[in-house]
Amino acid sequence: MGRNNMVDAKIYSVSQLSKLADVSVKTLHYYDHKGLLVPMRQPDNGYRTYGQKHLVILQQILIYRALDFSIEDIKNLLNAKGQDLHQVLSEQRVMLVERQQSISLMINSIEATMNNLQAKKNLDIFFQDIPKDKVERWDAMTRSRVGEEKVQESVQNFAKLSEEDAQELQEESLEITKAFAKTIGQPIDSKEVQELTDKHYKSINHMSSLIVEDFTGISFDSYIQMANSVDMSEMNELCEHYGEGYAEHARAAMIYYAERNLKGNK
Amino acid sequence: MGRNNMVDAKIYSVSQLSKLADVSVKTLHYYDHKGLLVPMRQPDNGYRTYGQKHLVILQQILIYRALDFSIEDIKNLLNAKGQDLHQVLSEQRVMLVERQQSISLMINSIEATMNNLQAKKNLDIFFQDIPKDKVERWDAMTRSRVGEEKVQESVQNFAKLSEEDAQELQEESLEITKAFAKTIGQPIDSKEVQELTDKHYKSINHMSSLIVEDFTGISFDSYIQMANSVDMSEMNELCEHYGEGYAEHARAAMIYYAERNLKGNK
DNA sequence: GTTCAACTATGACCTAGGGTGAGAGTCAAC
DNA sequence: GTTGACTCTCACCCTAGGTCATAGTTGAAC
Repeated sequence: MGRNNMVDAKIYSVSQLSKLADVSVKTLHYYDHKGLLVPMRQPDNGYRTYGQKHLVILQQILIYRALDFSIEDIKNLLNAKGQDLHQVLSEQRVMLVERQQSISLMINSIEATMNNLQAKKNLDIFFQDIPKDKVERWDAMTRSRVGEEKVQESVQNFAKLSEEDAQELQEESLEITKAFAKTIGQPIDSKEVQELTDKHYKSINHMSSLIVEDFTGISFDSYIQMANSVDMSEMNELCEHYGEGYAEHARAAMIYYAERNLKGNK
Repeated sequence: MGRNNMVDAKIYSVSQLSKLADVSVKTLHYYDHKGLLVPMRQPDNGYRTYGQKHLVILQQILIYRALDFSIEDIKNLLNAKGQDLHQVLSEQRVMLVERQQSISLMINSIEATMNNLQAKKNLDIFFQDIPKDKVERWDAMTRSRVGEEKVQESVQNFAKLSEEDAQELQEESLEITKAFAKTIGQPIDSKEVQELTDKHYKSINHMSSLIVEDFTGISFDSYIQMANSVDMSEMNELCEHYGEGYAEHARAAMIYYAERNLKGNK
């Protein structure tokens, strides 16, 4: 072992104080350098020597440092008394409250970003079998037609889906869509078309129930609206990917279905 | 005026981009230096040249910077995709939440310190005409007798007083105390003594009403307890400052008063 | 052509709170 | 006398840039 321990005398060397207060030696040097905690010196070798008084000041410094005061501020605080101290603390409090608010904003912003990311992933899963350029055109057109706010709302909802759910829904939907594409040309009141439309209706309900809490079912009006939007310009292009005339066929089948089965819903 | 404006070409000089994105020129130099946003260079003079692509990246950088990411982290983020990005954002969110919690602790700590400060000021006002050494002895003894927790509780209450209130209360109390000191030796059931005791009771009620919300009045039991504590060792010494035998005289007068006027209170 | 204002570049040094390492001196124990 | 623990000072490194100095370039006005 090294040095004398100086058991009784309440005098500390740099390393002793360092261990006692859990501060690095370099930090003590630094505080000395900055005039924040200037120790005595041994005349013979120039070693730093701290007394009980220094320990108390150091504790104070550490408290202020934990409160995020700068070295310069701490120096003033240690000299300040009464009125002054109250003033400084009050200002510091205001600063901290402001920081807290700005961090709140950051957290909100990060959460929004994460939501967007998740929604984008889910959308990618949804449209995985449609060429990217078509999806991008559809995306741009939709954004400009319904406005960013509405899009953001949908995005937030879409982000609620887990990737597994998204995958499952996509498969379900793709299956129905492909089967439906084969019925293009058949009369919309045929048993096969209406059965597929029923599957489609139930599939959309399933998806909605995963997104909206306390979902009770898609109403007549909503389904009619969806039917019409299928044949609108940007959606139309996506649908036609599965077959010529898909959009119009689907619109007609959906409206027929709604008139027969959803009248009076909600 | 300075340079060519290059109206059509979507190419920016350092200062143009600087103004456009509200970033200092030096920051752009720095981002170049750090490899975060490396512009093209004009071959003839070595001037930095930014394109539309750089502007987009810069916006990204600024968003991340606002979210308190470090330059190194931002560099990784700009390269990261999907899973990675989600991971990093999530970690950053955790960091921010932790920071927020630690700031909460700091704010609590500052508020406690400010309270202590205010309480100390009020106590100084209260005991302004009593020698400091006596007050200090009383303080130390009380702390060791009733324990730090109880003392802290009282301190928190005391801090609720404004300095003006404290000053007013001190004057009121001092007046009564001095008048009361003159009655030492008189019978405790004399009219003068009991009138002063009544004033004292009302004064204490006044003070309590300033500290405790919905204060309804000091009960018989409380007042008896106060009377007895006046004659206890550490309080005794403070009282004797105003005259020999003060404590015992006050105790007796208070108990007599309570028996006569406060029986059945609360 | 000259001069001026505006712009550009690089480099050096500064911040707070130290970290890390070099090189040298000091102390006590074996 | 060697070892290990400790000390000192000096000097360079980090972040995210800010500030200042010096010098080169450009375009416009005179």
